[in-house]
Amino acid sequence: MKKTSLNDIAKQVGVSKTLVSFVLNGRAKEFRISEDVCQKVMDTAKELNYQPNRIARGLRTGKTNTIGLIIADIANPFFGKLGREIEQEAARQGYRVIFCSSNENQEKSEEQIAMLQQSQVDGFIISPPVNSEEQIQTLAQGSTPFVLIDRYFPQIPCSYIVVDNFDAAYRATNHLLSRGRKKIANITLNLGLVNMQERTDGYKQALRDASINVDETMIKVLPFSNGEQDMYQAIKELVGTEEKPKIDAILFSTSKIGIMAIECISNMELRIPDDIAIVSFDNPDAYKICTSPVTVISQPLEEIGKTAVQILLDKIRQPETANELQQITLKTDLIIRKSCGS
Amino acid sequence: MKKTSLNDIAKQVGVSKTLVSFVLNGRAKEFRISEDVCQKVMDTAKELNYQPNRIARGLRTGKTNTIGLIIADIANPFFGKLGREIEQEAARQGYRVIFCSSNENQEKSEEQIAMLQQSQVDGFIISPPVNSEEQIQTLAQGSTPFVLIDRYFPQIPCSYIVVDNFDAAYRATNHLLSRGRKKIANITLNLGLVNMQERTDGYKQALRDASINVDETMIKVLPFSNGEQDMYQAIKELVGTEEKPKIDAILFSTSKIGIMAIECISNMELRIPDDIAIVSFDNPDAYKICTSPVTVISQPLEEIGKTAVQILLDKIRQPETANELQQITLKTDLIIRKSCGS
DNA sequence: CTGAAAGCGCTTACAG
DNA sequence: CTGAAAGCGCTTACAG
Repeated sequence: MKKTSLNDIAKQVGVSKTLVSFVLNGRAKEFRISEDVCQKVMDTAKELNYQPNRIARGLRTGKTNTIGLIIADIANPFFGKLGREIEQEAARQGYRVIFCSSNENQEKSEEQIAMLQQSQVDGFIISPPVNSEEQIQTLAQGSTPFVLIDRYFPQIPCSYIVVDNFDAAYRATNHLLSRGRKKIANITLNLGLVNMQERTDGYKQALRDASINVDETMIKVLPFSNGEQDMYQAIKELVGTEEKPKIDAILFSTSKIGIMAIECISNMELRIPDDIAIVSFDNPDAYKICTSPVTVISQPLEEIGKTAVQILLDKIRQPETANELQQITLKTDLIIRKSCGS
Repeated sequence: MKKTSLNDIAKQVGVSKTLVSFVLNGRAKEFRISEDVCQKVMDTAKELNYQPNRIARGLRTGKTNTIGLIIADIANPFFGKLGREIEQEAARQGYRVIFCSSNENQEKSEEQIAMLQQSQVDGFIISPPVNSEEQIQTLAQGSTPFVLIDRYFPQIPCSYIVVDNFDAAYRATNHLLSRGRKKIANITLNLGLVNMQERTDGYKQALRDASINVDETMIKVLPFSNGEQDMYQAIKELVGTEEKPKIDAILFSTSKIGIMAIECISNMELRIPDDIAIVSFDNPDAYKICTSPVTVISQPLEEIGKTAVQILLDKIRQPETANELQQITLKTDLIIRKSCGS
C-alpha cells in the first residue's frame, strides 16, 4: 500500500501534476482551471485518500509550518498546561509543534535545538535552562526566529514573554506581612535563572519596604537535583528550635519545592498556617486539596502560550520584522486561600 | 545567512557531494576514502557549521526517524510523565517525537493522525480517546506501525501496552474491604474507554467475591467534561443523609476525579478516612500532601514508556515483524497511605 | 577510491 | 488554460 502522490492523481485523471497541485492548493480559480477538471481531480484525490507529503513540500518551499518547543520539564503540570496552550494556538494557526523537554539540562537543550534545526522548524519557543546563554546567543545570530518563555537572559537582546516575577514576589511577601508575619523565609532554586533571582529580589524588597532586615540565612537556595534530604535540612535550619522558632512564614519560589516542603513540614508535625504560613508560586491541583489550601501566585498560562505563538508567527510570516524585539511582561494573580491564616 | 549544504562543503573541499555524504555518514572506511580527504571534509563541515537537512534525507530515504505521539491530555501529569519517558527513550534510540494532545477529543485525534502522517512519521504511539475505533481501525489497515498505550479496543487486533486495570481495581477494593469498609462506591469516567470499564469490573468482582451485592446506584459515571457541579451532585447522592450515610468508601478511577472529589468532600465537612475511606488510580503529587495522604494504584510509567518505544522501533526496524501483535499488560502497585484508615 | 546522475514528492517560474 | 522542466538537499546504485 504505497502512499498516493500528486503524480498518481495526475495519471489517473490524465492531466499534469502541475495542474493537480494547483487544484489541491485551492489555486484553481487563479489559474482558471475548468470546473470539470477541477472536480475530477478533487474526487480522485479523495478516492485515493491523498495525503500531501509535507516534508517534500517543506523541502521545496523552505517552510515546514512547524514550531519547535523546548520546555524545561514536561512532567511539571505548569509546563504541561503551557504546552497545551501553545499547541492549541499553533494548531489554530495551521502550525504543528514538536515538543521537547530539556529536563533543565543545558546539554540536552543544546542537542534539541540542533535536532529541531535539522528538522527545519520555522521557529522556536524555548524556556532556556541554566547556563544556556551561549546556545541562545548563537540562536540569536542565526536566522530562525524564536521567542523565550518563562525565563530570559538580560544580556541577550531577544524576544520573550514572561511574568513580572519581582512584582509577584513583592505582593506575596506583602500579603504575608499583612497577616502579621514578620519572620519570613524564602526557599528557591538555583539562582542562575533570572526568574528565580527576580522572585527573591521582590521578596527582599518587600521586607526592606516594611523596614525588616533581610537575613540571608533565611533564603535557602536548593540545587535543581534536590531531594527530600536537602529539603528537610533546609527547613530544619530555617525553623530552628521548637521553643524559639526562627521563622513564621515561607515563600516558595516554585511549586515543586513547595509541594515537597509541605510534605516535610507535615511530617515534622508543624502546622500550617499556625506555626508557618506559606505562599507559593504556581497553582497546581495539589495546593487546592492539602490540609490548608495554599495561597498562590498564579500565572496567566493561556495568555503566555497564545502570545508566544502569536509573536513567533508574526516573525515567521513577516521576516522583515523578525528582528524587532518583543519583550512582554504579564502580571500574575495572587489567589488567597487558607495557608496564611487570616 | 543561508544554511550550508553538502554541496557547499563539496565545493570548498573540491570533491563531490557523494563523497562528502559518505564521510559525514561515517561510511568513509567502507568506501576506503583517504584519511586526508576525510579529515578535510570533516573540518570544513565543522567550520561551516553544517547541519544535515533531515527533511531532505527523509524525503530521499523514506525514513524520518520521527515518532508521532498522541496523548490524551498533556496537562495531566500522568501523561506528562509518560510523555517524558517516551521522549527520553526515543532520543536514546536516535528518534525524535512529535507530541500532540488530543484532549480526549476524537476529532482532534483524527486531525492529528492525518497531520502526523503527512509529516511522514515512522510510527505512532497513541492513547486513543473515546469513539476513535474507526481511526485506529483505518490506521491498522495502513502500513505505518503503531502501538496503543493506556487504552485499547478489544475488537481491533493491534499492539498495545496497558496495565491490568481489572486486577488493580480488584486489589484496591479488597484493600478497602480488609479495612472493614462494606459500602464501597466507585466514581469513574465515561465507560466508553476499556480501561475505565475494566476498573469498574474489577471493583464489582471484588465485591461479589466478598459476597457483597453490587449496587449500581453506587457507581457514578461522570462525563469527560465534568465540572464541580457534577461532582458535588454525585457525592451528595452517594453519601445520602448524615444520620444514615449510604457509603463508607470510594474508589476513584482517575486522579482528576479523585482530586476534585477530595475538594468537595472536604468542603462538605466529611472526614477522610473516618467518614469515607478512599483509594484512587494514579499517583499525582497532590495525593502525597493532602490531609490524609491517599492510598493509590500507581502505574509503572517508565516501563510503559520504554516498552512502547521498544515495541514500536522493533516494528519500524523490522517491517517483516511489523504485523506481529505485541499485547502487553503490566501490573500496578498499590501504595498504602492513610486514606483508608488502619 | 571517486564522481555523475537519478530520484524522493512537491512547487513554481516559464513557455505555449 | 495546461504542461514540461527545474530544483529544494539529500542518498545511493552505477560506472569508471
